[in-house]
Amino acid sequence: MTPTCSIGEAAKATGMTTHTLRYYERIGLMPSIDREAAGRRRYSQSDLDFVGFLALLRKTGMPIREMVEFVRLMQQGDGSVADRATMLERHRSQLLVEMDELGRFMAALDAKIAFYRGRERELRHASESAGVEAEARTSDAPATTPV
Amino acid sequence: MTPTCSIGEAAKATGMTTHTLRYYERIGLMPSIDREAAGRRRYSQSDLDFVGFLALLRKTGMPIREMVEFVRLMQQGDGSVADRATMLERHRSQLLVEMDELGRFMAALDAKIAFYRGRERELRHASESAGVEAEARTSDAPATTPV
DNA sequence: CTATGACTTCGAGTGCGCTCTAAGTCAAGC
DNA sequence: GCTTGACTTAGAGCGCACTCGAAGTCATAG
Repeated sequence: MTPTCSIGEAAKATGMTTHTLRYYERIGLMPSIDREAAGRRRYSQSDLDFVGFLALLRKTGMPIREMVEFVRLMQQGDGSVADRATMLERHRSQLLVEMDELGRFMAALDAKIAFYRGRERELRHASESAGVEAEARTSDAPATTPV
Repeated sequence: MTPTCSIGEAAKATGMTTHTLRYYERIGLMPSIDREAAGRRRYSQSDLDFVGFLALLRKTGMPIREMVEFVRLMQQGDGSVADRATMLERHRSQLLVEMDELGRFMAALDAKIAFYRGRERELRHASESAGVEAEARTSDAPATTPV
């Protein structure tokens, strides 16, 4: 009664490739996908949801081996709930650090872009006001600050 | 007169390994490091600054091949300033998208953690109020919502 | 003078996360 | 019945960004 789908449909639904879905299964990230009589995989809705969860962990930078460990804990049942929550929280705090860093990198990048736009204006102005020779002249000094 | 340093000191100063500094040089990211008589590299302050800039690009997810392209543009001189600014701006906007995504992933992760902490409380409560048999009982139903 | 150790080059190796190939099975449409 | 095409497996291959090893050179300390 609960609708299931083939690996191809699951791939479309989750944005993964069939290769990746099989790969996740064989490394232990998706231990128990049902099979039809002929041996083909049938993905249930909760399987698809779980793929989504795995994608969330991956996109936030969790290494595959940690994800495997998490799934291993899941298979141990309720006794590991606290451990799993702890894992997620540790991951969360790492993610927070990375987002923080990215914020600072963004500021540095903005400064660099502003510098470049400034030089662009400078060069445009020089060539307009003094002609081609002036442009050639400005090619020296500022080029020594290429960083 | 301007102080320079060895590759080992440069590595310490920039947080890279000497291996990585040589690697960056041979793939074209640091085209012109001075050498002393015996052939050893001497890093100037602006070299170190430039390594910092490369680190910024890498940590914000720019692929090496794009960084190489950027450096190639630098070597073309002032004529490529606009192109370089454009590259940086494109990179900036990608970074913005990724930071945005991370924000949404963070929210999803928080929801998952809240769910886990809720289950933890649930389990603790069940075992405290009704004893071991109740704990065994709760091991079934919620375990079918493992995502 | 010798020994240490930081440096040099070139090329091979590593770890990660897929990604693809080859050879074969099976179900559904014509 | 035949073809098409999605599926199956095991295992190899790939792209990225380093990372390391081997063999040799050289400068400084003892």
